[in-house]
Amino acid sequence: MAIDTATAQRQVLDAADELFYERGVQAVGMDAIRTASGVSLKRLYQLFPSKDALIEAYLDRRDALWKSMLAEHVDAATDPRDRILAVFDFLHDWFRQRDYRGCAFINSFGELGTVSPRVAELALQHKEGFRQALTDLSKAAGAPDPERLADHLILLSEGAITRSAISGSPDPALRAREAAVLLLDATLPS
Amino acid sequence: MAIDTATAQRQVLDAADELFYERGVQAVGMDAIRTASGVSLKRLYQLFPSKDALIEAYLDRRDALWKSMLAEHVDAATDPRDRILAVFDFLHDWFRQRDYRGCAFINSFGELGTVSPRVAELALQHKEGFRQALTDLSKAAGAPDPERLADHLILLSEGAITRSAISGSPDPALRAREAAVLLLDATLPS
DNA sequence: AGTTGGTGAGAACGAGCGTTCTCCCCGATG
DNA sequence: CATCGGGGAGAACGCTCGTTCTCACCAACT
Repeated sequence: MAIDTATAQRQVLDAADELFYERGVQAVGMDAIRTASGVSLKRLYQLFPSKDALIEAYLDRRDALWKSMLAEHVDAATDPRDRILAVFDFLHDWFRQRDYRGCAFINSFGELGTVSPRVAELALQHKEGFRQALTDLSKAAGAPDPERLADHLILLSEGAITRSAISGSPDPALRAREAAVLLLDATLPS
Repeated sequence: MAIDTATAQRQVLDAADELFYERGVQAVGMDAIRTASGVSLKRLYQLFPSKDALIEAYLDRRDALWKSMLAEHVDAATDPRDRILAVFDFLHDWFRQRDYRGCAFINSFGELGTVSPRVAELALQHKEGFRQALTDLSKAAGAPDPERLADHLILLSEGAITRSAISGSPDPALRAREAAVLLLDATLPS
C-alpha cells in the first residue's frame, strides 16, 4: 500500500489544485486535501512541511501549466499578428472549461496578498511572465513601442479573465479579441 | 454611553469597510470589528444578524460609494468623448489611494463566489451597473454599437483594476486611458 | 424607592483549523 | 523467528472563529 513518493506528490498537488482553485485557499483545510488525495496527513506533511508550502507549490504548478498552454496556442500560428491574437483564442478555450473560476493568482492575491508577501510576489511574477510574453510577441510583430502594446493587450486579457469569471460566460474573450484587433490596426505598421 | 443606532451602524460599517477591504472578508473576525468599531458584540448582532449580513451591507455601501465617485468624475466633463475618458481619470485617482487593494467585489467573489450565491450575485450586479454606465456614455458619444464599445472599455477598466492592485502602481490607469483613446478613434464617427 | 428593560464587557460554547502525536500494522533485515 | 523502522488512520492539541449567554449596571417609569 506504500505509495511511491513521486505519485504521492502528484496526487496531493492534483487534489490541492482542484480544491484550492474551486473554493479558495483559505476555505480548504489540510484534512480535505488528505481525503481527496488519499495521502495520509503524516506523509502530506513530510512532502510539504506546511500549508503555505503547499500553496506555493500549487501556484508554481499553475504558473508552469498556464505558460505551457499559452505557448501551445501561440506556437500554432506563424504570422506575428496571428500569434498575438492566438492569446485571446487561448483565453476563450480556458474560459470554456467547466470549472473555470478566474485566475488562481488574482484570487489568491485577493485572499492573502496583504498577509503573505510570498503569495503577492508569486502573483506579481506570474503576471510579469505574461507581460514578457506579450512584449516578445509585440516586438516580433514590429510594434513601434512593444512594451506599450503589451500593456494594452494585458489590460484586455486581465479584464476578460475577471469578467468571464464573474459573469460565468466565455464571451469576454471574444470581445477582448475584437478590441485587440482594433488596437493592432491602430498600432502596427501596415 | 448608549450610542444612537444610526451612528453605531455607521461606526460598524466604517470598521467593516476598512478591515474587510484590507485583509479580505474571511480573514477578519467579528471580534476585530467589535474592537475597531467600539460597538459591543450584542449590539453588533442586533444591527446585523450575521456576518453574512454585514458582508452584504459592506458590499452595498461600497457599490453606492463607488458609483457616486464615478459619477462625480464623469459629470465634471461635458464633451461626450471626455466623459468616457473621465472614467479612466477616476480609476487613476482611485488607484492612488494609499490603501488601494483592488476591487472589493472581485476580491470577495474570489473568496466566496463558489460558496455564497449572494456574494456572486452582488459582484455581478456591481459589474452590470458599471457596464450600464459605460453603455450610456458610449451611446451619448454616438457609438454605432454602444454595447460593444462599452464591453471593450470595461475590459480595459477591469484589467487596470487588477493590474494596479497586483503591481502596486497606479500606472495601469494611464495605459488603459491610452488604449481607450485608440479604441475611441477607431470606433467613434469623426 | 423598586422594578423593569436594555446595554456593555467579556466569558462560554461548539465547530473547524493547522499541526503533531499515538498506536497499530506491515515488510525488510539479521 | 525476532526486531525494527516507516507508513496509515485518526485522535489530540492549541487556537480562532461565529454566535450566544451571563451578569452587573444604569436610565426610565410607577
